[in-house]
Amino acid sequence: MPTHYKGNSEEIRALNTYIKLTRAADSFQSRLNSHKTQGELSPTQFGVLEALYHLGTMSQGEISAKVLKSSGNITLVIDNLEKPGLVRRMRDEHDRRMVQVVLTQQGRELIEELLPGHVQAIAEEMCALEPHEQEELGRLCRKLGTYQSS
Amino acid sequence: MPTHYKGNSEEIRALNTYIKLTRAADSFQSRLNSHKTQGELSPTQFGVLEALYHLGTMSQGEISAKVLKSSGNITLVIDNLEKPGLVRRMRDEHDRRMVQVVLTQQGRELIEELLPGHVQAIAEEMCALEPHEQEELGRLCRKLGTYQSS
DNA sequence: CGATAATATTTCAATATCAAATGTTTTGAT
DNA sequence: ATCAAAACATTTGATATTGAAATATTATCG
Repeated sequence: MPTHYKGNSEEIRALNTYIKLTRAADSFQSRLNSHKTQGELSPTQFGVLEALYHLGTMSQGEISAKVLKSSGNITLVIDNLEKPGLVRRMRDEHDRRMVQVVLTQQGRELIEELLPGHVQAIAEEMCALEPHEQEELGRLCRKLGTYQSS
Repeated sequence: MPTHYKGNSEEIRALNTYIKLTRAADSFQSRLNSHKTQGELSPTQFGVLEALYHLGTMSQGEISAKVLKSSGNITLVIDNLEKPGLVRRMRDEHDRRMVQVVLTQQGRELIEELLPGHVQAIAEEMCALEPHEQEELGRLCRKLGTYQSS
């Protein structure tokens, strides 16, 4: 389903690539969600818990940068993770502007319980591509994702 | 920034590809938004207007499928496009369950005004990749995006 | 013909999301 | 040392988003 836009060939190529990239990411995410491997957690909550699990205690600002969401959003997400006791807020001793967020034992157990199924679901959906295609897709995405224009 | 997950090599490859794909799509979208080429429109509103412009009048269900959002969401988005008179709802005569959404003259003029700058911004950000890389990324995304598992 | 199934939209509750404004705390320049 | 600027988190207000349940219409089939 290519674009109908009438522009020069460079624009048309870029637009078609953009559309396919967006649709691939969206549909992959939606297929992944249908596996129900994230328990009661929202995608962002899951991402935050996963980041804390793999990278250890972080400030909210670091979490924000890691999961690519606004700081205001992270405040709310941490609120909602704190309620059921999955994480705990701790004011930083050395720099009292910051709040360090630590994974509780409950949070750790939950993410350890969910992660294997989640990774397996990703692997299943990624079967659409051969191993070398996955590598190439990753390389191109990485190149595109880290580009700094202007 | 590879994963720290300890799984088999197939899982690790899939997970890394997934992370890169997601981050590329997210960061591309956020860079694109910073160009402010969508006027007052939210990304979804823009997408709906664009779809109506290129594909013509559609029912809400068709729009939902086209822009990959839930039907409940589309109801709200159409509400918000109808308020400033960019689209108009028309109950389908032959099947009164459906609502056809038509682009108004105002909506058409708005999207025609915004589209060139938007496409140009996409082309600029896509410069991170060589033409043949864009083609390859598009091919892989398409293959992944249309995959039916299970 | 009429009950039931299928389809389309809407409503609802909960969370997500951002940008802008606000309040603390820290840093850096003089 | 002081004070302006920067950095960080939170709040606020608006819209987006989803999934599930409710509603309305149409299609199917015994």
